[in-house]
Amino acid sequence: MSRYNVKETESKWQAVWAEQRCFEVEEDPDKKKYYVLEMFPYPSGRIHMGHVRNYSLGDLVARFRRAQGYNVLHPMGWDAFGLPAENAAKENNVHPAKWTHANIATMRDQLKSMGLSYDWRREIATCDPEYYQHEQKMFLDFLEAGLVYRKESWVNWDPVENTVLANEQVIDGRGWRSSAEVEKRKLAQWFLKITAYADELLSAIDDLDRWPERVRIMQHNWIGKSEGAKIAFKIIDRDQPLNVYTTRPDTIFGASFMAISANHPLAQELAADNSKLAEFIAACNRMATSEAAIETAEKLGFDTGLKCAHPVLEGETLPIYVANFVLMDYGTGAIFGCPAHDQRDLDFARKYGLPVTAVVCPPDADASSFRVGDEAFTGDGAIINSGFLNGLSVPEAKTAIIKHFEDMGVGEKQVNFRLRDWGVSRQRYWGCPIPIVHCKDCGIVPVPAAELPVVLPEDIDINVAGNPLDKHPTWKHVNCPSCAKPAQRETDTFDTFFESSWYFARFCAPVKEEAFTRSAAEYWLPVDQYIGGIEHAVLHLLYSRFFTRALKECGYLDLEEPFAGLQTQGMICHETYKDANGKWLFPTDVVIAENGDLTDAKGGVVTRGRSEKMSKSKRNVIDPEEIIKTYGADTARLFMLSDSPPDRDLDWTDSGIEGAWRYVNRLWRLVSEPPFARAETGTARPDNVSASALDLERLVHKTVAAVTDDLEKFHFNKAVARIRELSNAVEDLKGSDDGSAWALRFASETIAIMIGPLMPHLAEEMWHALGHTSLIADTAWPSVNAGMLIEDTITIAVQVNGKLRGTIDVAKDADKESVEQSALMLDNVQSFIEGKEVRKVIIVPNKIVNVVI
RNA sequence: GCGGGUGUGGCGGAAUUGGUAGACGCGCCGGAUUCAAAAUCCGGUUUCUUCGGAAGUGUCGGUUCGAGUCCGACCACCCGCACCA
Repeated sequence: MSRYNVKETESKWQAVWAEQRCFEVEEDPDKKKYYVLEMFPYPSGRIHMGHVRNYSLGDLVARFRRAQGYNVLHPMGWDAFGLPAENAAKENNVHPAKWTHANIATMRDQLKSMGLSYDWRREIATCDPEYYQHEQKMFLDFLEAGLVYRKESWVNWDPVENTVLANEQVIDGRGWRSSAEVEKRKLAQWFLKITAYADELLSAIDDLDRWPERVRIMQHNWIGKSEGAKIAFKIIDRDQPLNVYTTRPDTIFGASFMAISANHPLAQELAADNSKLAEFIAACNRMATSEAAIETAEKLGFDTGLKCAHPVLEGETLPIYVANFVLMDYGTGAIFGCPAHDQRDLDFARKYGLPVTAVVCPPDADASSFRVGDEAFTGDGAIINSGFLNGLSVPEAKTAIIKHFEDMGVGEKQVNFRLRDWGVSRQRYWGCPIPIVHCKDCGIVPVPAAELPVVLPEDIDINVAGNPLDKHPTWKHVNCPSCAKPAQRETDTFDTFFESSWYFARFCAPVKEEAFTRSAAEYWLPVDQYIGGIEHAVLHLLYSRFFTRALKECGYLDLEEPFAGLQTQGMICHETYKDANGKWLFPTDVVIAENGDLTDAKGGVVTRGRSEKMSKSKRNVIDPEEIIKTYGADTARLFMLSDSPPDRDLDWTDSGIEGAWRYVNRLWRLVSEPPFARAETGTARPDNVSASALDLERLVHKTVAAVTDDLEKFHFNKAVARIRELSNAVEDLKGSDDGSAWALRFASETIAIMIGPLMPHLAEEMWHALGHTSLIADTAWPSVNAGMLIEDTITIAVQVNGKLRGTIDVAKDADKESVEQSALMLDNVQSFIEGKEVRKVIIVPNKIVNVVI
């Protein structure tokens, strides 16, 4: 038996594709374009199964669309800046650049062994100055367009390492390396005005109809639009008013206190000569770092002694508290508290003995007796206890009171967003330098475009505390571009989301002189199909959407949305094991006894955990390279595509990969093994074909129609099932030489073409074995003869009272009388209706008969 | 707490507008081949059954000739956000 020789075959076809430059593309106005993009990887060292799944999905789409005649752009590159390189540098004493480039080399080879249809000429690495110089220019353009500003902002500061920590590096309020308690520090940082596009980014979500609903909702919530009012409260004996934001101005008559954030300027000011308040503020800031604390946190407040005048109740005053539940980041950092209609305000009021006055009466309650207990009433109802608002509904009262505030000149309608501006400064070495010079005399001076790129210095000491760029002996010392006096470079680098916010455009034309050629970008963009992990559902996708708009504003592009279609993929999971001490074990170290008992090598008790996302720490990782070496890329790809729909989690199993491998060999035997009564290459369809051959021919057309539809809809698991059905039918027929030779060839060739996007190497090998000298990669997707899809006879179900009692074969579109007759004649139907009256017979043409008794 | 998703055999999963539930695969069982094993091939595989059938898509109820699919009320698990005023 000829076993499929994976290694030789796969590398052979990879070489052919490369040599014939099958996947190198150019803009071609005469062809319909299709841009397929998988989220580019961070070069962490080696590819993992998540990559294999991602790129198998993308390659399938790319090859399928190519076969359909599209001009397909399918590029690959590296998201190469980032913290892991710096960590590796510290641990292994290797320069981040060297580490990154070595990883890229390894991973590129691994990807190439998968036989992916990339145009490798377009490969980019974001750590290359040829790449990042363009984003430095973009930043300067954004600055000029007013989309960039600088302001003081809080960062996580590790006092032991003397460095800024990313949020992910803060674990339970402590630095992940030093375990030191993290402090909040204020640093001047650069921000991109994403909030300027908040409304547009929100409303445009409606048009992203090829995005998963889930992602759209997440983006929607992240932007978090709310409508309310801004109201200025007069502070007694002070000139400056206290501005609050509220979505419930209708409850103003129920206000009983004011609360401001611990970081509110007023609180800071008062703390200057009130040590108890300062202490309280410090306690609030400590608590904010721990998420668990927030969940259970008690409402705490500190009475400042100041009071506000009630804006509509003459003579009433409202005490001002500093409260731990008011966020400086949202609204104005100050609120008025209406305890009856907000749960937090109610908790707070009960704790500090503040009045609780209901001003909205629930529809089913009595206005004179309604009182709020432990639960605030947040629904709609009639306004009460509110002077001129009484009797109005909540929405009516909102409109009325806002009008009133406007007339008084103390308030107005306001829209608020949860979305914050994007802070892009990172106090890191391994990132793109921010092209700014700080001059004592001139202030902030952009680096002139002619002097770009600002290149990272190579000779750094990665082990210094703090930012190595800042500690570099010479790099930051330059002359001011404006006045030529000694000045200093900005030593912060960009957030790495900066690079991934425009790489899709760079792929369209990665030329030296500019970020991308405008005509090329406008030909290829938007990306028709973007594929990647759900973990990027918010930030990366939102930043890219913003960036594209910002690029438009600066004249780079005429485009708003970068990704027309999006697919998110599920995680790769694998079984987990723990020993008696709760330590994770490698599955290979677990011994399974015949009775199913699990032990480790030393006979200790082992428990099987649930299937979890593959991760090094859980010791349940399978290395794709091993799998590809043993079974080949096609087998791995088939396994990834077979059973689970792409957006669901996929369980890795040994038997699953074995099953895929079996099918690869089965397909190979289909074309390689005699006896096979198959017609010669190029044989025309004979006029007379046998009945079984005609059935097979019909099945081929049916399968092509179904598979095409499945592939277009991302139902890859169903497409695989269809192809398997067809190949099973071919196997059933292949021994019988009854004039089906042509149909067998037709079916085999069609299978070879259809598996092209799924198992490209095997497809070429089959095609070749079938006597072709051309490539599947250049072969058009099969077309469907619609006439072949119409069946002459149809099997329809016969029910009695809705229960299946048999089936009948009738001619397509047979008249109702004859269908009813043959249905009623069924023995099994007869036995059920015998002696009973047939009340009704329901006939749905070509589908079902239901006899009602 | 708010928002979203998912519940179908031992497992992954299929089932056009309501119209033959369990496609395809994994696993398992039986058989063939083999000195033996691997590989391969053939057959079976929702459950119960008095072998006539009966029950069955998380639970309870409803609409319908007919419900996995539609409606109402719940339950469980998963994901996202979370003191957002």
